[in-house]
Order: sequence, then structure tokens, then C-alpha cells
Amino acid sequence: MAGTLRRTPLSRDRILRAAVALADQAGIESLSMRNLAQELGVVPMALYKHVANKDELLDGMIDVIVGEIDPPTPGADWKPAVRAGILSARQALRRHPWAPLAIEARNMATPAILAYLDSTIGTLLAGGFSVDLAHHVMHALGSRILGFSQELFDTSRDAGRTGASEPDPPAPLPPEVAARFPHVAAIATAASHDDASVVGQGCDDQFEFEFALDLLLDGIERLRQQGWTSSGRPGPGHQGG
Amino acid sequence: MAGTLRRTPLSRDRILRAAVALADQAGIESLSMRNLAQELGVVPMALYKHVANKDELLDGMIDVIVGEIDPPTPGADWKPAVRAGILSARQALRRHPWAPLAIEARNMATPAILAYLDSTIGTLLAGGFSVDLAHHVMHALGSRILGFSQELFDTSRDAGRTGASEPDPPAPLPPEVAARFPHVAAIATAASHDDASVVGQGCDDQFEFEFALDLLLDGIERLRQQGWTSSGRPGPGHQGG
DNA sequence: GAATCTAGGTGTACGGCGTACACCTGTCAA
DNA sequence: TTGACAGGTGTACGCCGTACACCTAGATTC
Repeated sequence: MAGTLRRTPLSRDRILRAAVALADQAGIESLSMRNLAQELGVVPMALYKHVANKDELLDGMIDVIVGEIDPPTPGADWKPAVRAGILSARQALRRHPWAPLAIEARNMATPAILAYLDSTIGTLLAGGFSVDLAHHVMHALGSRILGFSQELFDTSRDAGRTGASEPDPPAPLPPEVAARFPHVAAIATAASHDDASVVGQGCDDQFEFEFALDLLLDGIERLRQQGWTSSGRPGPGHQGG
Repeated sequence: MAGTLRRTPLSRDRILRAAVALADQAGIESLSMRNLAQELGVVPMALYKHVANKDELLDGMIDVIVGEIDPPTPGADWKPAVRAGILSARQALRRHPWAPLAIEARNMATPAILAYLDSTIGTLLAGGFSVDLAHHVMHALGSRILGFSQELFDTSRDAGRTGASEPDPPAPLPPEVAARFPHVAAIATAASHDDASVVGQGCDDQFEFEFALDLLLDGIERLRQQGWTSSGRPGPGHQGG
């Protein structure tokens, strides 16, 4: 029969790639097993021959993305190395706005994530960090180490929802809100006119990310130089007043 | 008719409280309009006379929790004031393990969140921060300002899943993982024996949270003292090598 | 070549979800 | 008495994830 054209057969890898693409362009909320199957020209249950269930699908998608990150090159100075790794992670994740939430929702140590963390820790240890300090540093960097700062109001989250990719205008905070929360208003309005390079947009995500990152890295470097130890440490102070 | 005992009537507030309680004890994933209605002895559609839809329900739940945070007391020294506010936020959120993800999933400026942010910003401005620096600081603190650090692996996320609240033992990282990721293993094992106060548990969440928080606050204080300005600033450096 | 195995795609069906919409009922104002 | 209206009800629709039985084509074995 001439009509039985066999499309390239399914495979776990093909499924994961299609899933990532679908989430990218249609939003994670419209990634269903059914939609994904249709995209692949296949019946929904066919997917289950390659992934155990939807959670495992999500884990796989995460690994695909994390695999795109190039880890810090060992041997170099720890600070620029870690910094570059984190910025690379950020760039990888920015292509997939749904990823941060997905990663957090399934707080799982997938192999790809572990590999990335391991190489980062390795860079720290090679840079003269004690195991203890390296541990705390990893916590301090938190999710930033994977390239997302988990802003409270993350505008990039909505991307891909509509398909169109206009960065949607500033939405300059309604006056009754400004009246009730004057300090918020002060910051919001200051940010929008101050900087020539950030016309229109509320603020420059990349700048804010690097600001916080460098704040941490600088503090960390200071602790390292001081030979930080957890007892009697001269590091971040616990004092109350 | 004696049989028509009228239970206390529904109200938006009663619904929100019941929803929070249900999410606390059964996990956010089993908070459905149907379950919630049953909990309240009412038919599912009854809820829609008080909340527009499930998203609005979630927003309301978030506001209930954020409302429990006591904001930094103005007038005091900015650093201990902000620190205390953030630790209070952390404590409030720790009672509701589902809250961080819910807050991030619906990146919305609810009134309660705005109020909290506003008072925090106010404290900064009163403490001598420029509007610009205050802005960057808020970004740098990120979600930490609401009391969660968004760890990559957040053990508290699972709480309430089973109903029992044993803190479930360390789960000491299977040997094949340890072999493949030696640096991760080094940190994981070091953390578990090193500190007498943290027996069994991998590491002390509270300590890590405060470590990162103080790292940031100390760096911020340094910038403030130097009279940080966005151009030609002596703050966190952008240098690559 | 025929029988058998098996990997992988199919079809049907179930229970759960959010919620639109029409409906009923008790309360209270006019 | 009437009528409006706030608020609880019942039914139904379309979506979801996925269990389970089935089919089918190619490989394996004799």
C-alpha cells in the first residue's frame, strides 16, 4: 500500500524535543500529552511507550535544557569561571521561559543538573574554597546558579503565551496603586526614565541579574580571602541590632 | 423543619481560610474546587459566587498568608529592620510549604504583597538609600524578601503530602550518584557529620537562608556607605577576568 | 518458510478537573 | 403581596492523565 507512509518513528529524544518546542511556543500550560501526541502525529498513549508519565516527561525536558548549559571551565580563576557558567545558564534558560517554574515545581536532582552543580562545586574547590564554604555558597547562590533569579514579578514568564513575541509595553502601574504604595511607585517610575538604554521597559533584567550576582560573588570572594570558617567566622554577621 | 440546620454561610474569607488549611494539610495538588467545596459542606459551584475562578482563589490564598507577615518597623536602622522583616516572612511561609511555588506560579502583585514591598522599600529609603539603589536591592533580594530562598532542592516542598509530619530521614545519596558526582558528594557528606546541631539532616535550612541573606545585606550596606551610583559605581564589578 | 516473540502504535474507557448555565430558594424592600 | 436579588444547586461539557486490552510489523528461532 502506497498510503502507509511511515513517519520517522517515535523515540524518547524526539518526544522530549517536541515537548520543549511546544512549551516554548504555546506555553507550558498547553503542553498536554494529547497536544504533544497530536504534534507528533501519533495517538496519546503512544508516548507512554517512551516516557513513564507526564512528570517524567517534564524531568526529561528539564534535562534537555540543562544539558545546553556549558559548565564553568575548570582551571580558570574561580570567580570569572563561575560567573560565566551562571550567565551561560541564564542564557540557556531565557530561551525557555517556562523552565524555571518547571524546575522548581519538580525539585529533582536530574543527572544533568547534578553534573552542572558538580562542575561548579569543583571550580570552587579548585579555587581554594573549603568544602564547608563551598556548600554555603551553593546555597547562597540558590537558583541563581541555574540562571534564574526568581524575581517576584517575572515578566518573561508570560512569553509564548500568545505566540506573538512583542515584549509588551511597560504597563505603567495604575494611579490608585501608585497612591496606595508610594515607595513602590517611586522605584517603578524612577527606573523607567532614568536609563537611556532601557527605554520603555520597567528595568533591565540582565542588569539586575548581574547586579545581584556580583553582589554575591564579591561577598563570597571576601569570605574566601578571609579563610572563612563556620565557627567564629568574620563573614556575614548574625548580629541583630 | 428541624432538619434544615444552616451551617455558617459561605463567604470569601471562609473559603480562603479553608483553602489554605486544605493546602496545608493535604498538599496544594489536592486542592480542587470540588475538594474544597466538600470540605465546606457545599456544592462546588457555590464557591463561584465568592471567587471568580481558581486562579483568583489562589491569589486570595496568597494574600491571606502574606498578610500574616509583619513588615519591617519603620524608623529603626534599615539593616536589622529589613532583616527582621524578611525572617518574619520566612517564618510565615514556612507554615505553608506550597506557598512559594504558588506565589511564583502566579507572578502577581497582590495588594498584600505590594503593601509588604512598599514598607520594605520605605525602610530602605529612610535608611539613606537612593531610589536607584533601593530598586536594585529589591531585585537582588529577589524572592528572598518574601522569605523563601528557592533552593534548587527544597525538601520542605513535600511537607503535608502524607499527612504525617516526620521530617523524613536524610536519604544519603546513593553510591552510584556519589561516584559520578564526587564534588556534590563531598559537600553532601561533609554537611551531615560536621555540625552537631544538625544531626541527620543534610543541612540547616535556616542557617543557609541567613547566610545568604547576610551576605547580601552586608554587600548592600557596603554599597550604601560608598554612596552607590549606577554610573562609575564602585559596587559589584562587571569585570570578566 | 512457519511459528513465535516482542517493541511499539492504537482504541476505548474511567475518574477527575474547572466551570458555563439554568435553576431554585430564602430574605428583604417597596 | 410582589418582585428583586443574593446565594446555594444540578447538570453538563470539554479537557486532562493514564490503565488496559488490543493489534501489527519486523526480528528471531527452528
